[in-house]
Amino acid sequence: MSREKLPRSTTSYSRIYSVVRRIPRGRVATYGQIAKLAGLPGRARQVGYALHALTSATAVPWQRVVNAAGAISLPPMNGGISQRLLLEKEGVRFDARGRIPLKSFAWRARA
DNA sequence: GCGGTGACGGTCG
DNA sequence: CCGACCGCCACCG
Repeated sequence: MSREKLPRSTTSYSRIYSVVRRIPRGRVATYGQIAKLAGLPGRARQVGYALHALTSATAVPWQRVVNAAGAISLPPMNGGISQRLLLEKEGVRFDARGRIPLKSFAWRARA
């Protein structure tokens, strides 16, 4: 069979999107968590890149991905506000410091 | 082809 | 708990 000489980047992006699509409504996951589940441990940044490449109309619930502190990494003026509104509409709450209590809203994926 | 950049995260003080 | 640093690596000029 032909050796899959596909661009690794494209493959990684697909895997990342697949994992993000699994996040249930009303729950959030961290970049690191997504990276790990996508088979890219320690490469949280790449998850950020993959999601940034998305930006427009897609079936990927990108708003459900936040950083390890439970905060939105996206700059407020550049989508951060939208992300928060989308999450609040799903029932996700933010504390006074603008952070999501991961204790309550973190998605606990099953390997 | 090289170097700076960045939707991150673990560690340290 | 918080800020500063460093490691990570694909993307872009």
